[in-house]
Amino acid sequence: MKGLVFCPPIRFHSAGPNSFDSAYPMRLSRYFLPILRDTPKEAEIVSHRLMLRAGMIRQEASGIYAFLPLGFRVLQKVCQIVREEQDRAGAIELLMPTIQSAELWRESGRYEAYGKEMLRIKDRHERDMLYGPTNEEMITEIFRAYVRSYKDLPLNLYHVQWKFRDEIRPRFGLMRGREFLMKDAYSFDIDQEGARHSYNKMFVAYLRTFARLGLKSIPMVAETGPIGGNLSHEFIILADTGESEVFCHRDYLGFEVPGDNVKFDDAAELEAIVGKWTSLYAATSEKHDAKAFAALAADKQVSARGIEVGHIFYFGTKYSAPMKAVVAGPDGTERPVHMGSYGIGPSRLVAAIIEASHDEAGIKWPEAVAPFKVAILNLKQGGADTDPACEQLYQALSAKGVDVLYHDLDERPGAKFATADLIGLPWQVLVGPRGLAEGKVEVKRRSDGSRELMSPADAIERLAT
RNA sequence: CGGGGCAUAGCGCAGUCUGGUAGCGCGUCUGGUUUGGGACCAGAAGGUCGCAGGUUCGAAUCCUGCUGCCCCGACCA
Repeated sequence: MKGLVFCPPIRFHSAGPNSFDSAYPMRLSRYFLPILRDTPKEAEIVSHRLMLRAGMIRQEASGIYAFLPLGFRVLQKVCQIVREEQDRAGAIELLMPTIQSAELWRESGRYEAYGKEMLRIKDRHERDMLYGPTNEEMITEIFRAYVRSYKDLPLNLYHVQWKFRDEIRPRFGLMRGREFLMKDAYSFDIDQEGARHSYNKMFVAYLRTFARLGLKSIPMVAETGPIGGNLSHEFIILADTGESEVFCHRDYLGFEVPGDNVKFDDAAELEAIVGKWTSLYAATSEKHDAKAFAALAADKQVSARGIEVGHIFYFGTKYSAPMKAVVAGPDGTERPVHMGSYGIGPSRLVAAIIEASHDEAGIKWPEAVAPFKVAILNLKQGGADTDPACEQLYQALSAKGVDVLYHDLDERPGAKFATADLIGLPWQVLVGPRGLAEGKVEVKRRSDGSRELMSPADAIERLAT
């Protein structure tokens, strides 16, 4: 806010798994972190409350939010993980526009079908345009413009872009906004069998993505809604404050998530994984079968609340047929491609992660998405011993590539503790005169509140790994 | 879209019934004392009371219209 200390490295995704190793440290005195002490009255659910209080977001209109620096960092980290797992599964990133022409949607028949949820606008020439609620039509248009042969398949294209759905009633902050960020992927295959494999790739990628975000997700049989199709799963995470009622077999909670050695091109291997993850009962209230659920052993029945964080569909030729996205098969005859689409809402995920991980004092970020890994709290700003000790920690951790936020404001210790707990960085290093007198700092873990006294050198060692 | 509610300083609120030109707490700024769980003292800044009309000598307050936002329900990543 008061000028950049240095230019942080621009971080393109797809730079490989270590692309986040570059340090991006910050001193609070130079940062823009508008913490609120009181909860704005409009915020009802905990994630909304905490995001406003922690200075992560600001509402600009009903269901429309600006991401402030702290919130933006989390959003970027979520997107980064989403992208890495999409890339790993063989999807290819591109970027489509937010504004679309109504023409495309008339081709698929959805311009009329979509209803008032679609934000319709006119340009200066009175042409019908719309702010995209999804991109099946557009990706199909792109596909049909270039792809003619089965030899170019399978293909999975994805992008991460803002979407707009004019919800009847936006609520719960980012959880049900009208504008939201979405990763949507679209797969193209020559036949249903290929499409099934593509579907399974995304299924496994989703399991991995949510696990890396620190979430336990459970795939559940789902309604297909306006996207259409007949094969669909919602990925649900359990959280007390979740919007929907869900029912599942307890064993899902202990299932092992596929490792990063999964061979995505091995159809049989993926089919086995997906088979396992769909073998037990799991359904949202819309698809709930009370009898089937009751048949489970009592100690295996989990009835809980959940948040939908991802949704995958196979819908065959629903768009390719009317829009004439056809490819020639080995026999030379043309046929419409089989498609699927696969969505994840990163902006909703930010809220969902908070719903799943917080306490009375504030957020508890999983390390993978924390806006910073470490907070250094100088408990006596201006102290002859605390200032240099903090400075050294800050420099050393930065040099080792640790995202660190140095709380260097002239505030009382209590206020710093409250701020640190609120913004929920995984680690706090408490540097005060009391500890330094014995050559120690205190390392506190936010997730369980545990603390440990150690030398600054040990603290650096501990936090840099 | 139906039902309820709110709109006064950055945030949380009082004042509206009973009209007389705006107040409290937190935050912000200045100076000082403080410093291991949201410190204290002194001083200061900050508001066309959501907007537009109307009634009145006079409107945050009464009347009319509009807008925005929140909550409950049906829809959704």
